[in-house]
Amino acid sequence: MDAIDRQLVELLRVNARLSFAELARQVGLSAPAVHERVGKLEATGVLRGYHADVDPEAVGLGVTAIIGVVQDSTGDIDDVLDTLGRMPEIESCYFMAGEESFLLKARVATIADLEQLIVRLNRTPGVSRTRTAIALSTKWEGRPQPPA
Amino acid sequence: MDAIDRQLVELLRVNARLSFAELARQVGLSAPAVHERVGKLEATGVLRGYHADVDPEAVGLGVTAIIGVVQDSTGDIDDVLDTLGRMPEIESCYFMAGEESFLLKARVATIADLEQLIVRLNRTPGVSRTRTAIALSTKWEGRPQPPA
DNA sequence: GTTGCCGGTCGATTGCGTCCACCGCCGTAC
DNA sequence: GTACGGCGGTGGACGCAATCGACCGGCAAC
Repeated sequence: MDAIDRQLVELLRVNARLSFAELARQVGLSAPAVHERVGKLEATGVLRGYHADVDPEAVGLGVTAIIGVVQDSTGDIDDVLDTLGRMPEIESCYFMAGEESFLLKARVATIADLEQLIVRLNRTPGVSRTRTAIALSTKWEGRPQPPA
Repeated sequence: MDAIDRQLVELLRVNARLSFAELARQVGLSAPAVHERVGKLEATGVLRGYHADVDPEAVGLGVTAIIGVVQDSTGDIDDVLDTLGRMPEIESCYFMAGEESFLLKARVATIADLEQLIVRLNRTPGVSRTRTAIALSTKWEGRPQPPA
């Protein structure tokens, strides 16, 4: 991970569809050299993938909620995690310090869908209760700079 | 936005570096047709960009925190937002319903950096107080499936 | 000093990106 | 019913990119 690697990572974080030739021009190396470096960054897990940033509203997911999950004493953490992982509405999942073991970010189409999701969460074994906060708007998400 | 558009969006969400030729094969159209469709999806804001997914720990950001921000009555929301936007540690920012106006996801290198960030947040005009929760681990982030 | 390795360049081949001309379908006007 | 126009697609062509292999220079070990 030298300065050129950091530059490549930064360039790809901003625009993952840059060609190797373009990356090569930007960092001042040849295309095969860049190809090699990016390959190694992928192999070592620094670059985990490349994803299109999709406007959630455009695909019918207009409601964003942050949900804290409190465990009860009966369940195993991994079982709860497994169940959470099967709910595609849950976009992100963090294991937290504090009373709430998990913090989830969920996106659904409607408030009714959110209600259903919360009910399902509260019914899953090992979950004692949940606390939901609704996001009125997403100001920004993922670093490459705030919109204004 | 027909079925083929949805398919293209999904393919690019999973792997943003797929070539147009490959996309064309997957959806059963010619490459120029796919090129045209993707261009329109970008122009209409459905596809907002393409970003590499970088392992935060690999770039020295080992500490993740979720911070709720309570406003006081003196400040303008847009001023607070502007200040938050200038803090590069803040990866995501949601405007929330409830007592805490903003919910932030921040990544920093060390707990000491987190402390500094919290101090800076509490000092910014318009901010009454903050509440910070630390993520012990990120189970997953951004939909394309939980790791296990 | 010699050897081996790492990481780079260069050149060639294959395949992709992209522009253009053309075509078929469908809705509309008359 | 028929002629027309626009939209969205195909196919071909050309230049550039991806990627492989051969080679090369610098550095470290011995």
